[in-house]
Amino acid sequence: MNLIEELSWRGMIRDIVPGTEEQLGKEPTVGYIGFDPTADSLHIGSLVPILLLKHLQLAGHKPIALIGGATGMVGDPSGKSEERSLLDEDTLSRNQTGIKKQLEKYLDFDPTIVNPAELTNNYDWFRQMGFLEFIRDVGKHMSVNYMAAKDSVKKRLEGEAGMSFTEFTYQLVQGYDFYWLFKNKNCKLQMGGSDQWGNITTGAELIRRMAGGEVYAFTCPLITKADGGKFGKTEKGNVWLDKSRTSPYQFYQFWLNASDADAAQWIKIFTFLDKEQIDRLTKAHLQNPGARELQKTLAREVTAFVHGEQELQQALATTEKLFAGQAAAVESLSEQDLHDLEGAIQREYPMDKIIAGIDVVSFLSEAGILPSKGEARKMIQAGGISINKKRIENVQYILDSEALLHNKYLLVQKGKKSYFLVRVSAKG
RNA sequence: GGGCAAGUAGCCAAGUGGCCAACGGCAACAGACUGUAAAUCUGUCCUCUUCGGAGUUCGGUGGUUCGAAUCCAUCCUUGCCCA
Repeated sequence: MNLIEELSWRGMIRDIVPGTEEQLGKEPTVGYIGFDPTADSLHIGSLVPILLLKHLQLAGHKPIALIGGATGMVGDPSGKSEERSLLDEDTLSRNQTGIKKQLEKYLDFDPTIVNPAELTNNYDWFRQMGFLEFIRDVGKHMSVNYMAAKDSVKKRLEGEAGMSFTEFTYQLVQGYDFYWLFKNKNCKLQMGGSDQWGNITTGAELIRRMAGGEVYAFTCPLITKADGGKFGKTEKGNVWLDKSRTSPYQFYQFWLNASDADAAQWIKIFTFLDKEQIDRLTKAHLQNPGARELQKTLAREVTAFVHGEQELQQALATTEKLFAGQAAAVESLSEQDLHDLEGAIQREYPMDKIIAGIDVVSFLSEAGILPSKGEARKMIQAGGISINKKRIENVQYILDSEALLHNKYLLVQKGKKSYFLVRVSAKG
């Protein structure tokens, strides 16, 4: 199976420039994807482009990850109804460093292999370029009519928000990236999310006009949820690849909680399991959906890819302790078990208050489990709080040292899935 | 610079002097049902609260009025048209 066939059955190809498959079959090709430095960590939305690069590399081609240091200063209008705020240079450079570190984990940069991955930053070639130079050498080649016909532009012109000149220019700036990489790195392929299609074709057009070169591209559909919700969000916000932001346990839980429809889709995209394995899993899942083999495999595979085998084992262990023994009493959790609840959200609470006895409402807000007493009260009334796996029925409930597990822990649940481990200690 | 229109809670969107913390929808959170699914139903959803209330909102500021999201002035932002 060649790269395009492989990506096709996985559902990772949406638009493709004719001739792309032939080009990839003809010679090892250099391909790139751009990453936005809008945050100092990548989130699971960026996992798809990373995987595209990974697949490219596995197929023997050379991947380039481009960090949009320059384009990040401008802001891509694609798929956005409003102009976004500009980031300052400090933030951008901090973000770039963070992203770079993460990408290095997933792609093979080893210079001794034939197709090592490479990292570039378009700020490097835009930094010294002046405005006049750009409009004369690049802008001259592209008609406004062509640019205005792009979806991203058209929508905004028709809509109410309008569009600044800066945003309008974006596609040219990104297009020039492609041109630069074509010229300097012999890069003939660009990939990206389907929202990038317009920008990508502008780049290809630019290369045709400025250099007479022929380049190729394909895009991946945007990842969605079957219920139409946003992909990659939980009640705690974005799911990040950085474990200090989203613990491996939370990361694992995110995938485990995928709905049946989503899991079937996602397992093809986010894992490297082959068609046969996935077909088998899907079939097994149909027969016994309650076992959630699909979700479990998906969660295991992705967590292992992103965080490594060791972190995965931790996440599995924590999951086991918190969920497997739904029926088992909390008392069955050993001190070590609680101590090792790696990914669960940890909180501290002073011992003397517990010894003196404290009402749950104050406790929940002071321990930072809920933002205020009012909210804590509402949540208890709604039946959403359990401590040590026993639901708190009464707002007046008083917590004292009786409740402590192993004399120092409290296991608080908000809802069914959010666990907090509170360490009670005699801190000063 | 001139003319017109618009700016309401995370988003969309009603409301055009008191009955407004502001209809409705989406999103979100919790409960029931389940499989730590989906769909459905129920509750919450500006902030704080001793659950009796208290405080701060309708682009900004200033005014009219017993009383303003609603009227007036002015400023800002955005769109459309003209120069």
